[in-house]
Amino acid sequence: MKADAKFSTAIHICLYLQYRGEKLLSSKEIAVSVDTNPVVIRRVLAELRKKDIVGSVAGSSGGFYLMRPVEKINLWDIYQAVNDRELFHRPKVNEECPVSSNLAQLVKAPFQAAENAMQPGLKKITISDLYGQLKGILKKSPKFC
Amino acid sequence: MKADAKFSTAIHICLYLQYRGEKLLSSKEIAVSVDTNPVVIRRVLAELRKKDIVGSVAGSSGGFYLMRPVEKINLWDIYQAVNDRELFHRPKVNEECPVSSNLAQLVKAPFQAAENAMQPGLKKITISDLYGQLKGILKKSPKFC
DNA sequence: ATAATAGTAACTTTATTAGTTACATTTGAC
DNA sequence: GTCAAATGTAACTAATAAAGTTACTATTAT
Repeated sequence: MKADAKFSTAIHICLYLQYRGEKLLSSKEIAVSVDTNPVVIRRVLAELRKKDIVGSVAGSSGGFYLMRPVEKINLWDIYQAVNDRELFHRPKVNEECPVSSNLAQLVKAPFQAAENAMQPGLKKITISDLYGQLKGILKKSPKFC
Repeated sequence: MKADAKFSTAIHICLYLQYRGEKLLSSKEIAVSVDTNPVVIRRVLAELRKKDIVGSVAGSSGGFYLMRPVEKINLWDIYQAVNDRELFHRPKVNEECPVSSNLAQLVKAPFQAAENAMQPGLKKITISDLYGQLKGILKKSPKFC
């Protein structure tokens, strides 16, 4: 999954686990909510599991659960869990060209700084915050109540 | 071109225009440096031109040039010029699901804040800064001198 | 006039991503 | 113990997106 979409999907999954509030949810159930298939979901869950954001139980009637209270899961945690790649990727290098061959070195620090700058803002928002807002929206909306 | 790669490429182009220091460079010449073809380069240049970062001259012996002194071209200018899309894209929505159908609204503010947080750091670095560093690197390197 | 360039659209090829299938492993239920 | 249903992956296929190419018009220096 592309990094940008994966971030949204991972937030979706965490929020959905909280929303349903059950002990365990299967990847199949989550997949319905996200409108994709269970394997795609399990692939994202695998990354969240590596960072101990979710846990899983194998076997019949197994599934996934949040490993921490939602107050302790913030968007930066999730961002880091699912973003293996660099935010700004440098394409192929022309070693013959003095500019091209040194570009990666030149932009490394600014790009890193840009990514780090996102940290405080994303750290501030937790799944609990988003869930609180969601409850507020649903209370007003006749659609699902 | 993907947004992440386009940012690097756009920086590359600006830096290369400055490095060559000539009145005009053709998309063909730039393409050699970036190791792609002229049309791809012209597509990136078209976005930089819209924001008055580069200018172009049509006709034989035409080409591209930087419209401002490099001290006045910073990385945030370039980022804005080439990033039409949102940094974190939300995939398709399942309207049946209370979480999915409200997710976009919930993450909009945090995502926007994250993107805005990059601004000061990127604004601080100009093409002049990068060019200065590049000259320092090339002075030490026997490869291109 | 000619040649070389920008600007852009349309097309083709390539690469990436999404989705699917398959299967070993695990485990609760009977 | 057997079965059913789940995770965890790998391998494969289909769909999508991006890169690259071709082709064309408009422009302009020579």
